[in-house]
Amino acid sequence: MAMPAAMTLLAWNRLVRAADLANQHCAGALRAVGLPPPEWYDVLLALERGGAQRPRDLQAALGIEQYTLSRLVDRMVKARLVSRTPCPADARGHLLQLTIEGLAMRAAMWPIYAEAIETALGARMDEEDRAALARLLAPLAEQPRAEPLSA
Amino acid sequence: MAMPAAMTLLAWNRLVRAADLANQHCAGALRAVGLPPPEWYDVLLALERGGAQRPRDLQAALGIEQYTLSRLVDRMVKARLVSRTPCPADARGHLLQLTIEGLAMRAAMWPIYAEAIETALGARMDEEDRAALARLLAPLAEQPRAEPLSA
DNA sequence: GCCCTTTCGATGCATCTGCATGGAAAAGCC
DNA sequence: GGCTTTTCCATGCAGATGCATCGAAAGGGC
Repeated sequence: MAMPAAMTLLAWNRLVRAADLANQHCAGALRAVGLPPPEWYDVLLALERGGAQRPRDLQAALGIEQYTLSRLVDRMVKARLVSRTPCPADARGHLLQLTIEGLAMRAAMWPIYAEAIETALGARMDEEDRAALARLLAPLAEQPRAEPLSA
Repeated sequence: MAMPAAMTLLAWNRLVRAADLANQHCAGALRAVGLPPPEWYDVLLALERGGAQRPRDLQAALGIEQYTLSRLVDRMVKARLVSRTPCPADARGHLLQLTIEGLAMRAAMWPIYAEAIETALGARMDEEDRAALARLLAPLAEQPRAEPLSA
């Protein structure tokens, strides 16, 4: 396998660093006003958009580990933002349902989160560059397909 | 503050996801062959390039939290990859020095790490796009300057 | 010199994460 | 039906992280 070109390494370093800085900025903004971290937002949004759903589906949608979601949901249930209700179709699982408080929390988080994203990303590049960035990152943001078998 | 444009959100989502996937890929590749995680590599490389240095300087160079580095170094010292020696100029601190094993470890990690980067990034976009990506990410990969005071 | 403030680095504690595993229900097979 | 395999989700345990704080040394003013 070829070693990475210099430009690949530069892009790599910047990618990791940019994402990390931006993430920290957002997490910090939410924390600073006493709101839960971004991953809670993702769950709340997914449940609001997709309706009540099973952990397995939510996990796939969010792209996180099974045990990560399991415990994340634990905390959110404890915080009354999400409820677990029995799943009629499969007694192993259950449905995750947004509570009223969860709905309100999503709404409360959005302005803060949005402003943080705008500060970290939107305000630092023009529309053309944002579009170019989104386009370039598209292939990297997908799950890698399985390696095609070589003959 | 303006809410983010749709393109900002798309770029944001892809940025976070792309960095996360790529990171996982690299960490997994190293772990799969029994090597330490990428952040160890960063420390080893910084010490190799910059020579023995103090935690404070290393921390700034790596852009991580003070306590994160403190404990990371703890583990690496325990693994004999790094040694702490008294600092002649400042008795509060000490110098972090790469050991022979640390040097060897950096060399051992590089092929694996490099191949992972190549797979995750280099092989998925052409040279032109890599350059464009690096350019677009440049402003995001810098520490945000302090907000200029408004009049 | 002395005192006060700042910087350096480590650490107690609570929380979070990753890995491996567990138990229970469902699906497939005969 | 009965049996094995697979899927679903939780959890014990060890390790990592974040936050606040601490002790020690350095720096600054006098």
